[in-house]
Amino acid sequence: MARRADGPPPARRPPTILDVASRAGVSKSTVSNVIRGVVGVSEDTRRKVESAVKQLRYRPNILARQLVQQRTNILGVVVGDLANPFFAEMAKSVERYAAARGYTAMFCNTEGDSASELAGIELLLAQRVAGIVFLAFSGESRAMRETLQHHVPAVFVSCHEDWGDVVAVDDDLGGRLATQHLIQAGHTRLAFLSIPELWDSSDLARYDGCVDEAQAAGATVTRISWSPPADVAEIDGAARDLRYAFDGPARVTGVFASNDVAAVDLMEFGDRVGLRVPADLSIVGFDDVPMAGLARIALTTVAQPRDELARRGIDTIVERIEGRLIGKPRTTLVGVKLVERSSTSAPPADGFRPGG
Amino acid sequence: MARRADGPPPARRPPTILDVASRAGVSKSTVSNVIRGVVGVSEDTRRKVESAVKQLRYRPNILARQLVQQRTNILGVVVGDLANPFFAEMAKSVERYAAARGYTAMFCNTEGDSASELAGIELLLAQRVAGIVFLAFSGESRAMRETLQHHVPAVFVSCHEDWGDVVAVDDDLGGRLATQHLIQAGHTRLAFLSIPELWDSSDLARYDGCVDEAQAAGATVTRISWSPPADVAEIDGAARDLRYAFDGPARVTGVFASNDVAAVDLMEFGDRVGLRVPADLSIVGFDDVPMAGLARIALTTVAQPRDELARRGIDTIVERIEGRLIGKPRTTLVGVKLVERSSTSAPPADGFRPGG
DNA sequence: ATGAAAGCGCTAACAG
DNA sequence: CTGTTAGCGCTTTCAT
Repeated sequence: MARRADGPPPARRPPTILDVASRAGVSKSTVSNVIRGVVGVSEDTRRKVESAVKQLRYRPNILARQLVQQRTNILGVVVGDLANPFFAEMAKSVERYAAARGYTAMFCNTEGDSASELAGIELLLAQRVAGIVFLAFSGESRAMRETLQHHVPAVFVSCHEDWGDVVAVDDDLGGRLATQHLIQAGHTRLAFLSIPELWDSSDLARYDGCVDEAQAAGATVTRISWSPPADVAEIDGAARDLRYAFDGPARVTGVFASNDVAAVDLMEFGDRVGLRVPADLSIVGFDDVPMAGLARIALTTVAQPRDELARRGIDTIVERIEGRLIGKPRTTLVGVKLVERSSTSAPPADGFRPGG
Repeated sequence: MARRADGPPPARRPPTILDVASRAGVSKSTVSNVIRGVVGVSEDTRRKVESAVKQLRYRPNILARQLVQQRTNILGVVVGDLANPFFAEMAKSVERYAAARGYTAMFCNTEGDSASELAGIELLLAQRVAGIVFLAFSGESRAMRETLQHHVPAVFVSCHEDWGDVVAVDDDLGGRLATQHLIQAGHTRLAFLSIPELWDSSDLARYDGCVDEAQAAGATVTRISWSPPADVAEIDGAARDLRYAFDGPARVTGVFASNDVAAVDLMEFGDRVGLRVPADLSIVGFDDVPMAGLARIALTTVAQPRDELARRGIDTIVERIEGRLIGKPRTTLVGVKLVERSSTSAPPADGFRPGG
């Protein structure tokens, strides 16, 4: 069927600003002004342009805009492990808040591997992201730090680095809360469990808080580094069967896991080897992922306000990008609280044999 | 007039191809040729250029390249819900395979809401993505379909649309497998459970498979649509307390949930209201998310080969983008299999009261 | 084998 | 208030 002679062009290629300009009978700058909403365009021309835009179904070419402005509206987001519910939830929130501020999130999953972290950041930088949100940072590369510092603003959410803005919980306090809970329940032989792939500065702070609190109460803290679902782990620096930590008269009866995934994995380990939780072993996690609230898991854990972290993180980096925040890195701390469920109780009576 | 006609680079802003050219004493075309690895550059000049690149730490400006080439190397990925472990795992795999093919993934979380799905796709299109991978698609907008069809290739992974390439499992078969399992265990009053926010064409196929199989065996299928953790649900079209379905002489004893998240939520519901799984109620899920394998969950489910889906999905769209695959949409089906765990058993004896 | 030149579509001074 | 003009940094013919 024939079209009207003066109808929209057959639209082989998308219309450019020039098409709109000639259609509206103005110059392309005027079209640009209308599109960007700058003040000082007569109501009359504005209408003409808008009508032309509509008729041609014109949409500005972001690529061209980005090239001339020398920056994108893309935010790079470095995620430790998307399969970890904590990161998945954070990623969701971050994307939502970024969108609300007019930015698009581009994720980059590092799997805790600092080589792919580096590669991912290179990619982000190559895409000319306006800023980078670290949801996890191994912090291994000094060269990267220098590169980043000169290129784009960075915000560390739920992790810590001294050369960028930080939005996080008080991890040390979280560690203390978890430890206090275990101690108050009567435990004296504790362990701190972490997963090497996810280890970062936050874990360290949680560990420190745990140790401080334990020492103040005369309790011991065994350090366990474990990659589930392996049978072996590094226990106080030595590779051993993980069961070793929970066996014998000096066995640990209370574990503070530096994140819920580790905690749930340990629970699973207990289920498999016949360690009852909490009868034989009390476990406290960190993060409060949705799964922790399931009746069958019922993990006592330290809750991070994920949504608030994401919102403040985005607020911070957007302010930094748009120049409203200048000067030294800013640290924003948000609250943590202990959520008591059923993975913790008093330790078994002395001499009691696990699984008995 | 050239911006920096000659002299050393002012070093404030990143070096351009012109800086490299003058440093190496060649033209910018030559630099471009070296960078893109085109054949027919003398070994000598190549070395000179490469050395200049290294000295200046030059890195091509992707934005400029994209502008002239009229396309990016960004792949848009539409995700139903990142907080759903199935999508999180898929997102991870998709990102990895995309990176392996030289593409960067840009995710867009829809929360099952077709308005934000539309908004997300607009954003993706505005970023001039080279293609879109749908990990979920509500498929509500006809206008969108037309827009997309003319703009970028699309591949539907683990979901179905007839106007783009599809890489998915045989959902109908999956539904049959789950249903057969329940029937063989002795169940005759079944239910199909889905979550309205996640409902899509895959769910429909799973439902059809379930109904077909049930009818062949003379079993009934109650249809339940539930938004956890609500107390009410839509049961065979009527809003009722969810417990209603599992109560009385005609109660359902076996549920096929169209995804594991729904299955686990139902399990949780059962735990809260005193319905024992599998004694009172057998549950089969779909997806086989990592959580399903936990001893405390032990969900019998239909496993999707996530990694294979992701790999083939990326393969397909990359071939489409790069012009090696042309013509009508292609459908690739990959296998499913039932994973038996402990959420299913024979139904309770007739007259047996749930929770008794 | 290399260089010159013409844009890609847009923004941002600066004139008028 | 609107138009003119000069690029953003790169790829890509087309000459040489």
